[in-house]
Amino acid sequence: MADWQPTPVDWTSTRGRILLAASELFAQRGYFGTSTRDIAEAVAIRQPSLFHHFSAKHEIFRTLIDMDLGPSIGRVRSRLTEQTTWGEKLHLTVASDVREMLVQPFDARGLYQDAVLAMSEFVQEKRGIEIFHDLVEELIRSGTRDGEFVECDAGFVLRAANGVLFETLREQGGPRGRMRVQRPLQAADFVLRALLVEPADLDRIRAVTQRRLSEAAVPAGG
Amino acid sequence: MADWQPTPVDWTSTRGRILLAASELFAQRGYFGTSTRDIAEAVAIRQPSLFHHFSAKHEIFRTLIDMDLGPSIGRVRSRLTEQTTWGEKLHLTVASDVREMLVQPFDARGLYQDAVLAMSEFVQEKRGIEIFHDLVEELIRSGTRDGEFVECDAGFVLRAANGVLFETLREQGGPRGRMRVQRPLQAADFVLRALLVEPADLDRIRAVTQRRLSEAAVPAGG
DNA sequence: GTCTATAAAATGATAGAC
DNA sequence: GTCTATCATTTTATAGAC
Repeated sequence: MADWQPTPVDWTSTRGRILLAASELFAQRGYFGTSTRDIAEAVAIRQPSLFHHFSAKHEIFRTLIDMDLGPSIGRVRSRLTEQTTWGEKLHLTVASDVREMLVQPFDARGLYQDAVLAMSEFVQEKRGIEIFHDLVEELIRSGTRDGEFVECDAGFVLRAANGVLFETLREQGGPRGRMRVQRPLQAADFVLRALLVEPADLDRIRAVTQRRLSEAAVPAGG
Repeated sequence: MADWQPTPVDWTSTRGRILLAASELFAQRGYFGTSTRDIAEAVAIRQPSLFHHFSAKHEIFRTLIDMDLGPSIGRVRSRLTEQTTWGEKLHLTVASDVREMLVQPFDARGLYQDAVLAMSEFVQEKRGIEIFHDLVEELIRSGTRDGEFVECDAGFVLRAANGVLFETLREQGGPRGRMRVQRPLQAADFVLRALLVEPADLDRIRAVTQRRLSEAAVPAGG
């Protein structure tokens, strides 16, 4: 995990429909608040039939997290290799993370809950989140070192940026909500304004992000 | 609800110890992930004895939310009546919210989960949260109107600020974590830097907040 | 105010027919 | 690949003794 591209899912297959329905239920009622019967009902199969596609309830959850986290890590990694300013990297990272979460077919809002990730089944996923955090923290620290970002506690800023990202998603109501197209840029603007030594640079940075975002899908591999 | 000061709790009584233990378990494992047996065990009584103190599991949760939310609403209301700049009001609001959550004896991290609040038992609490949001949104909108804050979507900024607040608390590990004293100011700085038209004002604003925070408990009633 | 005993329902998962 | 039937466990909550 932590990097590889998950095998694409056929969202019309039973397996795909289970993932889709489960992600929505997890987002609405949480992992513990969603029973395997609820999921089965949403897919219109019987509860035991679920276990033909996933060996356990937690395997559904794991699959969803990995599908969301893998590409995210890939995107930051990709940003770190580019010849751009730190401000551009961070702005594009935040904006494309928000956008991906809004355009992907499943709902990722219920996935990053400490209470759930605390279970032993998810050590691997916790490690993946840690990797993602380390990469973004490195990005922030570099920006500060080179005088682009204000002096700050990178660990704290990482958390703050994460909070902005998730609340943005929460407010949107997930992929089902009518996507407000400006949200990815607004979220990135908020974080960058809080960090930039030269707030005047923001307009230029936003223009760069806007262009890159419109280049189809912002390929993760470069 | 929505405003009144909850009756003070004796944290050494059985009822108080139930609230304390439950808040920690809710924070660690979530509402649905915590059973009444878990709570009883932490308090060293038998599970049915809980129901002598609270008529249902959700009443424990309700009590905790109300204890946290009521004072929060009181504080913002109080800020709105003061003769200070909008920047000062917002900075102090964020900082004292973070600080209160870090110094109060119970752990509020597990309380504001959409998945839990979606239950019909908590309509009243959802309403309280709405009131709090409306007040903060009004504060932000006023700051923008008077040219102190940048042009923005107040609803979005409210969410972003909220995200910063909760991630700060999450990172701290709740009241049990060794409080990093600078966190309340860091969180408020982050939000204000993202909003201020004149970032240079931040130092002065921070000084004001610092003074008010050190005036004992920042009385909510004035 | 706490206990034991227990009800009543829901949960994740398995066995085996079709 | 889906079904019925069912198990073992855990859940919230109640009854009633002390």
